[in-house]
This record gives sequence, C-alpha cells and structure tokens, in this order.
Amino acid sequence: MPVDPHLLRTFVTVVAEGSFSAAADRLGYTQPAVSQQIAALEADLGVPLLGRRPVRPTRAGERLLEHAGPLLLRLRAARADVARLSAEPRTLTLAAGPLALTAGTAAALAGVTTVRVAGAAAAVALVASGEADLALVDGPAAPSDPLSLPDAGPLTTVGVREEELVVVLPEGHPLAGRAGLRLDDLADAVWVDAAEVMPLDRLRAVARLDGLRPGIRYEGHDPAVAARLAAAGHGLTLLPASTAPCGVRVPLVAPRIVHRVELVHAALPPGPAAEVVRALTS
Amino acid sequence: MPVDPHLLRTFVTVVAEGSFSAAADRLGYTQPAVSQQIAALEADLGVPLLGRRPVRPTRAGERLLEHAGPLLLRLRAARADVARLSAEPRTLTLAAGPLALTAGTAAALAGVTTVRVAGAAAAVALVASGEADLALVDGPAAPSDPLSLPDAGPLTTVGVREEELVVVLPEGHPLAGRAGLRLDDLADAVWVDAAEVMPLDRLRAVARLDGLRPGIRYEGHDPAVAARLAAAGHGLTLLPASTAPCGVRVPLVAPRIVHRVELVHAALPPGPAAEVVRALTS
DNA sequence: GGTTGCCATAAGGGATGCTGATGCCCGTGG
DNA sequence: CCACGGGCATCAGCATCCCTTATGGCAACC
Repeated sequence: MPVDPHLLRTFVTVVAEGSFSAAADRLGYTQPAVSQQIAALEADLGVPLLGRRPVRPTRAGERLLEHAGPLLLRLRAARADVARLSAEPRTLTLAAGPLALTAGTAAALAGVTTVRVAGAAAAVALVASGEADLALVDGPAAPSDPLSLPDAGPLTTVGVREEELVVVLPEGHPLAGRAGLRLDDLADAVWVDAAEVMPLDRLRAVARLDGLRPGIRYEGHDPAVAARLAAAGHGLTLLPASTAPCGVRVPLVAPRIVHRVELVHAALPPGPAAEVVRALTS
Repeated sequence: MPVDPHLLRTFVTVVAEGSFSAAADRLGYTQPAVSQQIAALEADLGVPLLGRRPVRPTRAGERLLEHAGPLLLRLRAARADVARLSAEPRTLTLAAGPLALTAGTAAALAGVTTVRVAGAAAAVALVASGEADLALVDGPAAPSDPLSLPDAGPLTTVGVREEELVVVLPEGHPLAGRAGLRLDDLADAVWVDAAEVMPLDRLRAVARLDGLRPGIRYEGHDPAVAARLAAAGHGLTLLPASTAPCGVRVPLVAPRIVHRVELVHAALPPGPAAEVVRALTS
C-alpha cells in the first residue's frame, strides 16, 4: 500500500513548524489529530520519524523528507494536469525569474495578465501545480546545456535565450582593466550574495569550483541593485551583460558559462498561452 | 488535498485489466468496491476518467495515467528508502541490462547473490522500490552523455563504461567491406527488432533520425542471438563491439554514439553493496 | 428472445479519523 | 526548589468512511 500523502503532508508541516501544535493550527486540525497522524505514519513505516522535545526529524525522517516534497508536488501536478483539460481560463499567469524578462522576452507577453517573480524551482512548481500557465526560468549553465530543474512531471522545457555573463567590479579595482576574467582566479574574492538574482551555490555547481566567499547579502530581485552593490565595492557579482547598468563590466571567459533562460509549460491547447509560447520561441 | 494514491492504484489496475471485475480480482476487492473507488476519484477530480463498456481511459484519464506510474513508483521508493536505513540485508540483488554484464563488470560482482535481467526503466524502478540493491543499466548514448532514465528519487548514477558500437551485417552484404558506417545511410534498411537488447526507438531518439525499419522481432536478452540473426540476413543490428561474436562487424562512425553502461544505486551504508560499487567504479 | 456478464446503486456493518478531555513531562521563572 | 505553563500522548466517543452483500439495469452474444 503506498505511503499516505495525507500523512506526508502533516509530517512535512510538523517539520517546517517544529511543533505539533503549530502544525495543527496551520492545517486546521487539533493537536491530538496531528499526534495521531504522525503516530500512524511511524507505525506504517515501522520507524520513528521525529524526535520529540524538541521536534526534529530523525535520519529516517530526513530521508522521507527528501521524497515528500517532490511527491506532494507531483500529486498537485497530477490534479492540475487533469483540471487543465476542462479549464476555460480567463487569466494568463507567467512565473518569471528575476533575470528572465529582458526587452526581447517582455515584448512577447501579449495576453499575459499576471507576472509573478519566482526562483527556478518555485516557478516550475507553480506551473506543475497549475498556479501559473508558463514559467520563464533563468540561471547560469554551460552553453546549450539545459538548466537543472526539478522533475515535476510531463512539462515541456525550451531554451529561449543565452547571454554572455559579465563580472561587475568597482572602478579602480585591480582587475578592472582586463579584457576577460577567469572565475577560478576570483574564487577567493568576496561576492555579493544575491540568492534570488545569481545564487552562489548554483554558480559553484555549474562552474565546478569551491570558493566565491559570500559578502553582503541582497534579498531582493533587482539585478540593477546587485550591480550597484558590486560597483560600490561590496563584492563582485556576475550578471547577464544586458542587466548590469553600472560598474566595470568584464566578460567571463572561463569556464564557458552563459546566462540561460528557458520556458517551461504544460501541454497547452490553442489559445493565448500557446501564442505566448510561439512568440517566445521563434 | 492530494490525489489519493490508493484510488490511483485502483485506476491504473482497471486500465491495465480493461475491466472493473478483473481489477477487483487482482486487487483483492469486490467489484462494487472498485466501482465506488473509481467514482470517488472521478468525483474528486471532477471529470470522467474512464469510458464504460468498453472500459477505456478518457483524455483526462490518459493524462492522469502519465502521472500515476511515476507517482506510485516514487511512493514505493519513499517507503523503500526509509526501510533501507534499518534493514540488515542478507542478499545482494543486482538488476542488469542484457548488455551491461561484460567480463569486466562481471568480475566486480563479489557478494552479489542474485542477478535479475531488466530493461533500463525497470531496473531503475527495482532499485528505487528496494527490490534490487544495484542496477547496471545500458543503452546507446552520445559520448559522455548520461543515459535517459526515469526520475525515481534520490538515486546515484555513475558511468561505468562506454564502448564502441558496431553494425552487424551478413557476409557478402554490399556494405560489408566498409571501414565505417553512417547510421543515416542505413535508415531505410531493415533492422532486427531486439527490444530488450537494442531498442530501435531508443536508438532513433539518441541518433535523432527516423527510419530503421523493424524486421524480425527478437524478444530474448541474448545479444549473441541478435548478432546471429543479423549475420543470417534477417536485418541489421547495432551492438557493443565485445558482444557481437559473429557476422561482419563494421564500426559506427556517425553519429557519434557509444554503448554506455551506468550503475544506479541508492545511498548505501558500508557493506557488500558498497564494495561492489567501489569495484565497478574504479 | 433469453441468457450471461459486467457496471451502478442501495443498505448495512465494522473500521477509521477526528474532537474534547485529560494525563504526563519538561523547561522556565520566581 | 517549586509552581506553572506549554506541548505531546492517550483515551473515549461520535460521525463518517469504506468495504461487502444484495440487487438492478443494460448490452452483447447465442
């Protein structure tokens, strides 16, 4: 018998809240209901999943958590995919990464009623679960390689654009006069930690290097602000050439990494969403 | 509320059996129980999923089926992953593709108690759901590209070997004297349809071409038999150089495709399975 | 035209899943 | 050191659920 996702959902919420009582509040149950659901899940799997006081996942609980998120997402995606067949939508929602909307892609959005800003994984989840019709996700990648995205079922992914990346430095920086820069020469430098714009862990993964020491943390979505922070000497940053309006911009020459934008969507009937897909991919 | 996988499982079984009554037999229910479960699922999703008399999925049902298999697999994988933490296995099962066990890989199997032959997708599913500890999957791929495998959760995939592919032809074939062959020159030829050894649809996908007309169908797992059928003139076949014992063997030179073997496994504690992993990947 | 098989429906019974009440334990503050 | 409060575990009860049995209706087949 499959693991009960109703119990999985409760489990995930308890871990997120760190408390049975708080999870009960969030899910609309009483605290004994949550206690009994967790006990039922532990009995079903035959192992403790949570330590108590404090409430924290055991190793088995951590292992289950790795599955729970993708599973619950895929279950929502299944419901959304079926619902999509009989929907007659009056809105067209695009989930877009902060660097995904350039002059070119923005010009192709006729018919879109709402643009939501979301990181790549969140944007894919929004499309999979039917809360967005399309996603434009962005990030660093080797040329022509696809972005690393979560699997959320039968979605279509199409590359829309790739763009040169530039390192943004302040005027007067010793490397400001270079014609090109290598990332491993910059591994020991301090970098602007703009997790919503250019996440450093993602960059380390694509570039296959360590380092890139995080400096000032910027929690917004505006690449121009990330560029200004770099230009002001708070650390380096790496941005698509077209989104870095100030500071000294030196092209990244090694490793071969570009800024890539991909369009993600479910199977679409003829209509405004399909028109936007056509406009973005021609 | 997530789609109930208990109902999904019944739905998948009804479609597979083509009958509520047969599905009831298979699942251990009475026929009214199955009828009520399908009705509950259709009510939950708000659309008919099955036509009746004959029982066949609607478009919504087909769409749900695309999710159901991966979902049910991932739920089994979640249970197996948790179980693995407290298991003390006395057996070591390897799921292997028919072309995955060469002299080199076979020599590395100390401690393996059972070898099960399975296609790539089935082998991955066996590991994910805990029915096998390791899988050696094989198939054609571009050099250094990974095989296209289903996502069944947090599994580790490591390339083990790549080998030149050769086209097997009968003696006296007009192309038998060539030093190398291009696949698109052979697209109109008839090919041995050995779906368990070298699936033609998989080959078309990797080579990005149409054609490869299927001839005689061989349903077994023995590449030597596929080679014999080709040598006897029943069609061409493509095999790793080391597994083609007879017929004229001409290397494939374009497109750049190799025969790749990958090892797939879950997170393993120290023990015999981890030893086999080390032996296969060094 | 009758028969048979299969899906849909109704009714009933046992099991489930939640709530309210309460017990127990542990951390915190006086 | 002790009292208090918060939070998880347990119990009992009730409403709902989920299965089975009985049966109806329909369509294909002989």
